[in-house]
Amino acid sequence: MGIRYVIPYTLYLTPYTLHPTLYTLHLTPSAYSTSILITVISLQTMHQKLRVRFAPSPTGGLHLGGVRTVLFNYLFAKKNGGDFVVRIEDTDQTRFVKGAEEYIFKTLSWCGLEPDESPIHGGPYAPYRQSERKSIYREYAEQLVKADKAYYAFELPEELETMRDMYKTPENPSPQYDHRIRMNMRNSLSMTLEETERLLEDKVPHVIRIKMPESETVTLHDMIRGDVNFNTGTIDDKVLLKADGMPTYHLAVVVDDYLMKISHAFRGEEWLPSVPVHILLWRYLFGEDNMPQWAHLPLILKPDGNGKLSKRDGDRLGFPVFAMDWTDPKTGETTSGFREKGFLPEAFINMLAMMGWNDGSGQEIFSKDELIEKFSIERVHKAGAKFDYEKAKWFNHEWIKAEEITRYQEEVKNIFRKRGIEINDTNKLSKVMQSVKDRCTLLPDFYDQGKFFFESPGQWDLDAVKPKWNADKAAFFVEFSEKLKLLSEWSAPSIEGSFKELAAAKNIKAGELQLPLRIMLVGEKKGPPVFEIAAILGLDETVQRISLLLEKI
RNA sequence: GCCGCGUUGGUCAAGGGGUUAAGACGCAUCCCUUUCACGGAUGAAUCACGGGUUCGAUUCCCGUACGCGGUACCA
Repeated sequence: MGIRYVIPYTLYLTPYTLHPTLYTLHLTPSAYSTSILITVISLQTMHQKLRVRFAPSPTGGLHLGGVRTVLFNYLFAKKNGGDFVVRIEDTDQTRFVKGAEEYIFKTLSWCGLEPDESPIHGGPYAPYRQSERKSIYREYAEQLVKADKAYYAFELPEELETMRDMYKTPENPSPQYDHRIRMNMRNSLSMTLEETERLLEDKVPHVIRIKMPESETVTLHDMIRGDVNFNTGTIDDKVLLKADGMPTYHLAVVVDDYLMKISHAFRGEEWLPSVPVHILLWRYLFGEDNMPQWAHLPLILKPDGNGKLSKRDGDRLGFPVFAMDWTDPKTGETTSGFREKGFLPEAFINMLAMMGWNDGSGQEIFSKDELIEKFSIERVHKAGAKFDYEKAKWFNHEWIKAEEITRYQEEVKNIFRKRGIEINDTNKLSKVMQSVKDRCTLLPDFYDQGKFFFESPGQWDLDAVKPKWNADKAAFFVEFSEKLKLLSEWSAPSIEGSFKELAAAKNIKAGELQLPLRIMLVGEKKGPPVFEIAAILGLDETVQRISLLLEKI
């Protein structure tokens, strides 16, 4: 009994974890044989380290979905004491974008998701750029040809176009290069051996395509989706090696995942349809038993309508989609990022983690360490999630409130500087930030909320004061200014005490005087408690602002 | 068209044969505060539809619809 339940579990997890005790908890006391089985598996595979990889292609900025994929890889690796490797999949040289790779690594740093191995971090499986590994792929492709699992194909791209036009029907709008038509094409399957060899010797451009079985069921055991079945007959003979000698993604992932000893492979759901190609490649080349455990992550969808979130949506709806600002080197066009918008990386990854994952407890605010501790791939959702910018901002607000201000004080200082206010008094900045942080959702809000502490308000909301203004009140403030100068201790409570005392003596409601004071100090109806503001402003500035408004009203 | 995945409030979602179907964001109202926030309270879902299975389905099975992804010498 126990065995039936525990075996699938061990297949998933035990080989890669060093905590066998976790699993013995699931055993019934009578399941002694099962316990032995687990021990055996653990011992056999304990030396295998869990390894995951993120494999971006350097074609532009990293968007939400990409960072989320990184995050889940990273969390899973760190939780299980594994390695997180970043491999650059730059096999399409026509799409190479200068600066994109550097941008990717900067983004990971900002997010605090530092790789253990990568082209810039180094590692035992270097090189980590596929363009630099070009020479190793061909032999695997050739090996497949020899085993009759792949073949040479000599069509030029234009000829493929012609083929598609030729076979196109209303029922089949996009004909594939597959088992049904491959014998009608120019390839080593349809031609004689001599013909093929001659073409090869003449260096006629060619690709190598996988020979998909006519009808075979391939099953993927996805960690998120469970078993997914495919019929190989519905899939085309994908190109494995391109005419320029570079592998396509299909060949490259499989070869590199094997060579780099990747144990778990997570990627976006858009890859699901090509899974059978990858499984077959594993079976033919390295054995399906050695294949990593797969998990296909749900997509991040655009907030309105449906479909995958794209950077266009951000431009259209007014929110960032990339992690950091990205300037396209060709067009010079800049796409805004979460960092520059004023997001804290803690909030950014927290928000991303909650898109598709939760721990079931209802908790939503997680630090990176907590995420590492609690993350599990089995609790990742199957369905895509629409991105909600309002919720994203809420996360940032929560993090601003929760974090020590020193954590982001430099950023805030820079924001002030960029807008023309140089702050030298760090102590004052700390006080200001402390008192306005509850009102700040994005980092630049500190400027809007705290500007008046550093320069006199340029204009005053006189309309808020005038209707109830009179000579008694004016006299009150004149006297109040004098009283302030005699205060032995300059603090919010003592200022407030003095204020209320005088109001009582003059028989004016203190409440009616507070709004005018606020307008004097702030200029408008906003900000922290007035006496706190006065305390931070200091005696001279407070008195000065009072008299300035007294003249204007 | 074909293949695959998905479908719980506007959004993120928990739950998973018997529940008043959690919680969060946003929204609305109220309380607190003679500012703006924070905080607190309250309100809003026939669990896509149709068939089964069952004493009982939001939960299991099968269809349908809808959405998405793929269908490239792109990843």
